[in-house]
Parts: sequence; C-alpha cells; structure tokens
Amino acid sequence: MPVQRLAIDNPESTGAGARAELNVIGIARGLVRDQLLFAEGDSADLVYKMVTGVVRSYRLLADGRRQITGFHLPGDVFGIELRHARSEAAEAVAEATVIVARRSSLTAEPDEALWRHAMGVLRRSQDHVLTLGRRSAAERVASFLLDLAQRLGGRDEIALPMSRQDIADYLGLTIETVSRTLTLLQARGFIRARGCRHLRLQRLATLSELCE
Amino acid sequence: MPVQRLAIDNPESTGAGARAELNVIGIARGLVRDQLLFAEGDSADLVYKMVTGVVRSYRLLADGRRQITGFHLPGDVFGIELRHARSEAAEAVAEATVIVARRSSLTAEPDEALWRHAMGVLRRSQDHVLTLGRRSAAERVASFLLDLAQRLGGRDEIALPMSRQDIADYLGLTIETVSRTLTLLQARGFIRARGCRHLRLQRLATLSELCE
DNA sequence: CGGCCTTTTGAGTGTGTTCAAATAGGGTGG
DNA sequence: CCACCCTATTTGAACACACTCAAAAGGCCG
Repeated sequence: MPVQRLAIDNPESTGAGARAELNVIGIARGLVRDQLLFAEGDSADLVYKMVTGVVRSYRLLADGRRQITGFHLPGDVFGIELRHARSEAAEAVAEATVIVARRSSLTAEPDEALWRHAMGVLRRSQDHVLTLGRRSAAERVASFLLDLAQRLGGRDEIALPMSRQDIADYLGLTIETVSRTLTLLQARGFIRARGCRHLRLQRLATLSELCE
Repeated sequence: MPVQRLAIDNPESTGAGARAELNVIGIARGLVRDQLLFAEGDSADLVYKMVTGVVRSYRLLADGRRQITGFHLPGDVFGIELRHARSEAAEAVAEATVIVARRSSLTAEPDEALWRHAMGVLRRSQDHVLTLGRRSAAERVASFLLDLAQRLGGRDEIALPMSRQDIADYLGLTIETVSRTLTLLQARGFIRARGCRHLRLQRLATLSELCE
C-alpha cells in the first residue's frame, strides 16, 4: 500500500508561502462510484484528503430526504469532527482516490494548518447557508456552477462529476427544477451544453451578478 | 472599565471537566438595540463573548436581502475569522453586554478551547444548512423554536428576543410566512402564545418529529 | 389617549413541486 | 460496430406552498 504525506493546504490563502503541512502519514485508498466512506454515527477517527475524483458529504432526514453539505474535490481535506461520532456521511460521487490518516494525531495539538483548514470548511458552510436562504432556483444553480468552475481550476469549461440528483440535494431543489433551470440558463445564453455533464460557462460577469 | 477573563466554553461538551479557558483579558461593553458591532469588511481583530442579551450575525446581498447566519446568546463566543476582514456583520438584537478581546492573542497558537469552540460554530452552521435545505416553513420554524428553547436553558417557555423579521431572515422565509406558521403551530396545539414574543412549547416530542 | 411600529390576517399570484411520460445517454453483450 | 437495455435527464401539466401586496389588529411608549 502506498504511503504518502498528508498535506493540508490552506483553502483560503493564495501564494506559496501560505501552504502548511501536517506531519501525518496517510495511506492511499481507491473508491468506486457510490462507495460509502463512512456513515452518520460512525467512529470519527480518520481524516481524508482527496487526491482524485469527488466525494459528497451528506446528512439524511428521517423521511429519506438527503441534504448534501459539500462536494470534496482534489486537494480538499474532509472528515475532521469535534465529536467522536460522525455528524455526516460521505460517499464517492465517482471513482475517487483519497489519502487516509488517523485523526488522533491531529486533534491533540491543533496547529496552524489544521486551524486554517477548519476555518475554510466553516466559511464554505456559511457560503452554503447564503446559497440556500431565500434565493431563486436560478441563483442557486448559477452560484453552484460558478463555485464549481472556480474550484475545478478556474476554467469556464466544466465536466460535472455529479448527477442532477446530487446537485438538487445540495441546492435544496428537486431534480426537475435543476434540469429546468439549466435549460433556462442555456436559453438565456449563460451556459452551453455539450452533453448533459459537460458545460461551458459564458458571460461570467452577468452570471456572477445572479449570485452577489 | 471592567476587565474580565474571557472564558471560552466548549459548546458541545457537558460536565465541568470539559470547560477550558483562554487566558485573555477582555473588556465589557454595553450595546443598545440594533447597535452595529462590526460590518462586513471591517478589520477582524476583536473577538466577543456574550454576557447578556442577543446579537445577530448576518450577510447582506446586493439587492438588500439579509441572511442572518446566527443568533448569539449569553455564553456564546463569536467574531473569530480566518481572514483579516469580517465576512459577516453583527448587531445587537436587543440590549446586550459583551466581553471584547483582541484577536491577535488567539490566532497565533490556537489551543484546545478555541479549537472546540470553532468546531462548535461549524456544527451550528451545518445544522443551519440542514434547516434551510428543502424544508417546509413549519419544519423551519419548529426547529428554530426548539433550538432556541434548548439554548435558552432547556425550558419549554421562551421569551423571543428577536422580531419576526429577524426570524424570517434567519430561516429564509418572509415575515408573513413566519407569522402564519406560528399561528398554524398554535392552532395545532404545538405552541401557546402569551403575547407575540412569549411562547410556550407543548408536545415537544411531536414537535421534534417535525425537525428530525 | 394618540401615534408609531410590529404583527396578524386576507386575497391573489408565482415559483417550485409533484406526478407522469418522453427522450437522451452510456454501458454491455452479441 | 451495432442493438439493446437501463438509467439519467428532460419535458409537460396540474397543484401546492410560500410570496407579494394590502389592510386590519395589536402593543408599546410618549
């Protein structure tokens, strides 16, 4: 099994000097589509760093509704919890590779890198709140696409790794509304689709105005 | 000016042993209703701990919509940011007292207490996401009331410190919908009102089922 | 008591949902 | 390489819930 250094990059900062590393040894692990990494309530003794692919974190409601709280892309660290038990579950959206490390070595003495990471996660969650609170379907989808495009490397061409259902569960909409909204954004010239998982964003400035 | 020790309690743990303190000296400060503590973009060099009253944190959208991201109750610590600039504004909901401390003494070497606090804030934000994602008005209002009742001391009688507009902006609803929903919950026997800011929760178990 | 602000209630509208069916896309085996 | 099947996505029609605009009722403070 390959052993690698688990580097926790600061998701907020820019420039080389801001990178910080945790001296923790991790083990690479491959995941197939929809493979469960951990469930709600599981013991939270491991943390993960994405290498390739995409993982979704989510919580389930009793009636089966699923709220996806985040998508983890290459470079992202996830799975750090305050409590011993997982508050969210995590699954691979598509084939993925992650580096796994024991959590215990992290919590005892949280350092600068871990701190910055946690605050980055917090910021992401707060942005999500802003996306979900009283915004139209078009605003939600637009901000989702812009965010994803930026995180995937800042290009205006994105290959959606997740299904419409995933997007719907992330944005608090139904799959039909997501689909209709994408069609609408296309009709208005904001996006151009080459296959339903392959989009090109256009008129980024105007699109951004939808999101504030 | 009174000087006090700024104690950051762990919001997640129970029992006396779990309390941890930061050795930071703070200064008490009084606030009147609607008084701005800091605005978005302000320098984020201070942190706060609630002593009495309630403070709201929020973000504004360009069109004037306001998303309240949280209400801070006595004992809560707020205002810790990763970046130098505030990502949220904060105002007193009602007359309030806070302890103010310099942030610089906290970030350099984040310790266990601060870490647990930050993770508590994160958890709160993630719960908020769950409340906002595809839940009915009744579910949102019910979970808000239950959360508030618990944080205010676990009693079933609560004096709402904030206006209907505040609640609406927190839950992503309109003021009219909040009002109608409270009326509905009352008609169904879940709450009993003695004045519009003074509620008594009833049938807590059934009410909780609305929230999962 | 009067004025002002908050909250409630009413009526009509609109956006997103639900249920249903058609279409497109991707993978597999022949 | 193509046909087929299965799933994902799109589209359609009717409905429901929350919103908007408007007015009445309730509280609070001078």
